[in-house]
Amino acid sequence: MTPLTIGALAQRMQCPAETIRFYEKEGLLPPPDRSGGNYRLYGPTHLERLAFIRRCRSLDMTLDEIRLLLQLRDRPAENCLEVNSVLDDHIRHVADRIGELRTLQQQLQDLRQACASAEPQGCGILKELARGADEPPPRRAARHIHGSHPHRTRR
Amino acid sequence: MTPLTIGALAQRMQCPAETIRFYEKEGLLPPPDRSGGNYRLYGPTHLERLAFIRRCRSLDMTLDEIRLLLQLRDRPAENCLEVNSVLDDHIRHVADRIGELRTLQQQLQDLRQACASAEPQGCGILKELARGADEPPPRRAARHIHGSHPHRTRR
DNA sequence: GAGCACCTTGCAGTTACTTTAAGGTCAAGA
DNA sequence: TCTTGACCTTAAAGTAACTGCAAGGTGCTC
Repeated sequence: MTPLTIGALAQRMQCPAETIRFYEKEGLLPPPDRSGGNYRLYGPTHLERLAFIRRCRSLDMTLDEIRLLLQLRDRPAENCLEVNSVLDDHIRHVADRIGELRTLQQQLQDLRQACASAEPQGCGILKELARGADEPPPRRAARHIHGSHPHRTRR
Repeated sequence: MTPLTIGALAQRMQCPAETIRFYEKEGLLPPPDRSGGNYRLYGPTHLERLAFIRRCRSLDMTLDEIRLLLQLRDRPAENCLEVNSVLDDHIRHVADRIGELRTLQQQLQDLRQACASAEPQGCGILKELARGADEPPPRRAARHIHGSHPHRTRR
């Protein structure tokens, strides 16, 4: 159980080192001890906390939700009811988003029907997309769950 | 068909004026004529183009995808095959994302079972989330479709 | 001419990171 | 011993698609 440098922890957790530093800056991970050469040195406590965070992130929780769970976890009197409420909220968000995406899927498939391949007088899809200049498309409801695309980074 | 100011167009399209300026800056809408007092003045061409963009956005396409469709639309030789390919890609992204969210939903519901309400020796959910410090959670596949939460703005 | 709604520009903030730049540390090889 | 290379450090900027704000100009009514 010799302490790990950030790279070793990163490799072990399959999590970029930059992300670990980022969590520290965000206050999700406490600042670890430093080596003589000012390297971060992590012990099992950090490892477990990082695992918790990554598990929550893999469940698509926001950092705010995770922060809240960590606070509840750090409190001596652990409050199950609050934990349950965070999780129930999140489950609802995911269910809502699935419903929205299913509606969207249907719309896209309908739209796809508008053009078989090479139409004689202009693409039916483009025509369909241009319709409704007078009736604007319905605004999607304000929600806690975002769209369909990830943050892309420059190649 | 008297030209519209940005506010009038915004109201008609149910789209914030700031967003219209943003689309112009992004090159999705061409710069409109200006009034004597330097106000933007929009005609039916702009209205229709904005409708196209908003329709695509309501289908959760990225601005890059929309940019591409607009280019195809602006070309005299409209290429249905390319349009179809953009749309097919997007449909795939949405289907993928739905699949992921369903898996996620199942995991969250399983997790929720771990704590009924007030557990005697510590919340079962927190314990479950802390598991797997040695086996890191599976990285979600790199994808074109992002997570569950929208960009939140300050209250 | 005062008030008010609307317009202008530019820039900072949002999420959860990722990338870059410019430099310091450490272990191994020549 | 020196140097090469992998690894570490920080701070700052970039990502998507906007939203919000500040400081000021315009246009219309009372």
